[in-house]
Amino acid sequence: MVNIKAENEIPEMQQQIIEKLKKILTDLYSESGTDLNEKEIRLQENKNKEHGDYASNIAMVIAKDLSEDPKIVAKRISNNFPIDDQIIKVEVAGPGFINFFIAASTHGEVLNLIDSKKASYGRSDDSMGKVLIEYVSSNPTGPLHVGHGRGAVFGSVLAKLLTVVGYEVDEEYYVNDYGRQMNILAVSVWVRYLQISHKDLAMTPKGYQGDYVKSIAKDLKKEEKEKYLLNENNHKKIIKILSKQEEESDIDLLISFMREVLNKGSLEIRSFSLDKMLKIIKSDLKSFGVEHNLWFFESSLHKEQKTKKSDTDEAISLLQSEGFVYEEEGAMWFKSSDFRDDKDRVLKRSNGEHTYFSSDVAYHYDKYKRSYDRIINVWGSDHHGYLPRVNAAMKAIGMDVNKLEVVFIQFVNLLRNGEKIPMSTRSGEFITLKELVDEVTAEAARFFYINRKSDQHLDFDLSLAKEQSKDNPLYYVQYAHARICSVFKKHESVSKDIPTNPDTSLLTSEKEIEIQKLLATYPAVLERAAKLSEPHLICYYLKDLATLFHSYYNNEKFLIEDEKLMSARIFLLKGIKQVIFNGLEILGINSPEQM
RNA sequence: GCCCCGUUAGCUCAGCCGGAUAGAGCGCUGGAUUCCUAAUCCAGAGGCCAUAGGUUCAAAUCCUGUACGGGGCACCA
Repeated sequence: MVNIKAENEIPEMQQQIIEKLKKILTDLYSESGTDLNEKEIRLQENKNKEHGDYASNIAMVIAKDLSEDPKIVAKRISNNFPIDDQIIKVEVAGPGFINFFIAASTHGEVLNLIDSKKASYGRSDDSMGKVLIEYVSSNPTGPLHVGHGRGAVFGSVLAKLLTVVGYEVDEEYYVNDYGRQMNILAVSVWVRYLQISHKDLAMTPKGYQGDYVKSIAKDLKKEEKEKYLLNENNHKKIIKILSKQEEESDIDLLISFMREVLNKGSLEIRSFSLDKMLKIIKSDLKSFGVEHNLWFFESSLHKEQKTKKSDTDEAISLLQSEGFVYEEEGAMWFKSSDFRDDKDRVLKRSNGEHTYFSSDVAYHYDKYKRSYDRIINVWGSDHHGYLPRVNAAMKAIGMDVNKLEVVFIQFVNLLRNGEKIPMSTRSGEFITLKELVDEVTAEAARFFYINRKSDQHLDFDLSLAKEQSKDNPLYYVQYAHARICSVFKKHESVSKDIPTNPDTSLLTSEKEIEIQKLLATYPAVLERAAKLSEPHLICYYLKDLATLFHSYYNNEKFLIEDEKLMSARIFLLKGIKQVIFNGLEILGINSPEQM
């Protein structure tokens, strides 16, 4: 028996060849003492047409065990290989490849398949299970900037891709609404709010500087009027506090002051700010084509109920009961170094506050409890040092770490005219995602982002993307679609229907065969992209397909006298159009009918 | 110091589940439009796939070392 990968991504013709090879090998060599079980037969598609359509390397793989010349083994196998109407020639070449030549007329099967499956061509009927993709999850302390855009597109495209190959997908945004950063946002909003009535007030340099803070403050003023203004005495006090904001920690004085004079009011401002911020983020994401169906709040992990501890404390207890928690210098530590982390990590600080990490232990535990088959985190690559401790915690409480996959998204360098634009969230010097989308359109931005492997640095040249010129490969792909639509319009105008069942065996030119073969690999491309979490493969596939089409277009005329041939060609175009459409749909990009 | 990621054409990058001559776009040179959209196509020039070893019938692809570049190593989030 020979081990065969019975994956549905293998097209039927290849499957057939593999089956036949398998039988021949069993017939010839099962008595030879060679363990054929370990050998896997794989067919590669040949780049060079002179080598036929497919090739197998099996002879070279088993030759050593047989202590025979691979060429002789290959010859023996090929001599035994049955030739028929579809597989018209088998030959041995090079160091021992067995090349298979397929009848030109058989490539058209894929066109009928596409025509019958339409938008679902490439989709899998398999049920792959449930997957959670957590992505973006940017702190709600400012609008999304161009760096977040990359993770946003990646996550949303991966979500769509996994859906297409058969997963049930949840898309989640984890909202860090619990820590100190939220207080800094609240206090920044408050100061801006006070400034509206008191021009003499300075903004703290340690707060968030962006204009969005002013706009939230304005909304606060509009909705709550004078509610959070100060009396004269407190006004003097705050001026004093604001006058010395030098150390990073000085803003904490401001935060405690706010809490002191406003009491509940400070919480109200905080939740007001959070609310506004999330609205902004959601709307930015939406106009970028990104929509999460789940929003998970960090604060929910810290809610205590009468009968039960908070989820965070619960998670810590779990670690404790497994014996991986200890106290030192007043802090509570997790012994993550027992699980291949560099050092132990603090769960609860000596001041009694939980760390972000402790939330994350609880958060990930929660993800596991929701029983997903795959849990995917899309993180900025600056967090890669963070993974070992999360893994450690999950291992410590007995979770299956293999279920958790983390994809790291490398940084985006924003360039304008080749010059790097410096960015910093706190100082307010950043280009927001919204600004980017307004400049270059959501679609162009999406394609630009996803066109690159995620673990690679991306130089996003604004001036280039703005040009909307031929340099942008998106237009190249879309143009192919539009061109086909245009041909169809012309075709219809001489009152002809698009054929449904033409004779595809007429499509035997080099280009036509090449296109049909490429169309046939589309499902495999999706499957591979999904398996590796590499959606950029779809971009490259679509560019390849568009290239072939444009070349074909310039080479051959479609609307011709010979009606049979014309029908076949139109049918081929129909297949190309459908696959471009399907692929772009996964990327969240429109397929225009005209450009 | 430790840990990730990278190094492929002049530039920006694909390819990396090992396979036969290493690809694309841009740029450069030269061509194609009475004809379905020239946002297109065709041809040409351009490569010791960073480097040194190893594994293999076969290495850009897998393993190890080195150099160079980017990032990360908090009782921050």
